[in-house]
Amino acid sequence: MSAPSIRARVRAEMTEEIKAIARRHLATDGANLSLRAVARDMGMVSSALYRYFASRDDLLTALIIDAYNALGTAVEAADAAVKDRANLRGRWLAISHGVRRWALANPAEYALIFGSPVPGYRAPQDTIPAASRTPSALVRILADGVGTGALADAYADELPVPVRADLVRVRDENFPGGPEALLARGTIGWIHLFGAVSFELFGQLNNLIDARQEYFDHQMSAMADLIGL
Amino acid sequence: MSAPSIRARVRAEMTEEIKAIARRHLATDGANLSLRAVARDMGMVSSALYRYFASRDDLLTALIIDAYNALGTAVEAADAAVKDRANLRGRWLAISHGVRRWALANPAEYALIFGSPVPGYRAPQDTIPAASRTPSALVRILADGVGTGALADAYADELPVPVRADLVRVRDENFPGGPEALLARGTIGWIHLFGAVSFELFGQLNNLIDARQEYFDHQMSAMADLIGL
DNA sequence: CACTGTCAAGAGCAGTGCTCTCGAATGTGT
DNA sequence: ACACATTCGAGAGCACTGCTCTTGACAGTG
Repeated sequence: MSAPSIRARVRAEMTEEIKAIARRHLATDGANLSLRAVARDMGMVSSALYRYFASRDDLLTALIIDAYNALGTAVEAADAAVKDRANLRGRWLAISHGVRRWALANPAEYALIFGSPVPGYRAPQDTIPAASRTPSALVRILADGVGTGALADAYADELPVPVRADLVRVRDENFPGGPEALLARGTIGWIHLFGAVSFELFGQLNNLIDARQEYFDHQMSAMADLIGL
Repeated sequence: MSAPSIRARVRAEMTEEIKAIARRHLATDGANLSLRAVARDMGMVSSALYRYFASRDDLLTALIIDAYNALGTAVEAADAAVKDRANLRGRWLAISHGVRRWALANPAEYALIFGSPVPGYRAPQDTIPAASRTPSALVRILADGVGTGALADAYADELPVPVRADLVRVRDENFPGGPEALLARGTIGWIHLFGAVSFELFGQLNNLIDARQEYFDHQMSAMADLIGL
């Protein structure tokens, strides 16, 4: 058991190689991934793929989890690169640009997780931990700001009762002791971040904005102001 | 020519019926629309459909244009329903909720135009006029505010040079005489509007926010504050 | 009446996801 | 070391897809 049996190892390698090839196909052909084409590139027959993934959806799920994790890693690295941990605004901008940079470098994988959901596909619960890495990084900024008292101005917003109820629940799970009003501002920034990246990536900015990076930075600065960073 | 020849009329009716059935399939099966299934529902054979649409992409393009127009109509109706034309904030909220309402009622069509782009598909220029109806309605709010001087506070923002250049171009085409800084705030609201709707519709709010409408209204109010409405 | 353009149907091609069966290779327990 | 069990890849096959091409029937016009 210590050596996970040669078979298990070669199986893991095969699984990784299938995902790698599938990712390549994803980048060129978009979301309509062809199992047969992947199998062809692997030099085997399509039915053999089913030894590794029970269905095409299973392969997609694996790719989705990998994508969430890759994004999460990029985000955490961008955050960690800001030396002055008290520079909350700098960390927010670093994470924002980190998300955008990853999305531009991996547009197909971004579309996979933030684009329109695949029709029959139902995302399993397995994706949740990987998916929550990015929001967690953002919450950490807020939490640090609460710790130092730097964000105290944002505590007093009035919130509609049902919104407050939702945020209290979210707060208790992810941000114990944090003020809901601050969390409300944070989620607005969070949504705008991905809204802006999606808008750019999905072509909604075509023929409108050319200075993409500067425009993005401008938006994220406005969100930083709104949050109070 | 006055009577467009019975043939042309029945052809137009057929085209509309095909689109209607395709829309129905879109709602249940998502974006991977099957020509054969549509043909089956029409009681004819798949090849016959090619008399009306040169390809599946052509059918999708027609549906996309229809969707943009349907959204545009909904938005314009929502705006027009606000009697007090000087109530800019009310018009902004009316349009926002109009977009969300239309999206929730027609999720597949919304995904078609604002979701991840279909891989091989390249949107033709024909979609542009229909697509710009919603942004135009938003710009009209700003223009009305400029006319009455109600938005003068938002004129003085500093903008990065390339962003200002882009916005000057957009301004000259759609908003003659409007201040770029105001346009900058408006686009932020515009992007956030669709970012919020996409987030909700594409399932990113699952297990997080239950009070969807109140939460949406809260966001749009925050954007109204940001724009200065 | 004849001609021309339009239409639906059918066969067929290359591709898809997926299932099942069948040898062969590999691992494990005795 | 032998026998059993498991795993694997290949192949055939099913039902489906978008799309093309040909064929025969029909309608509108000169």
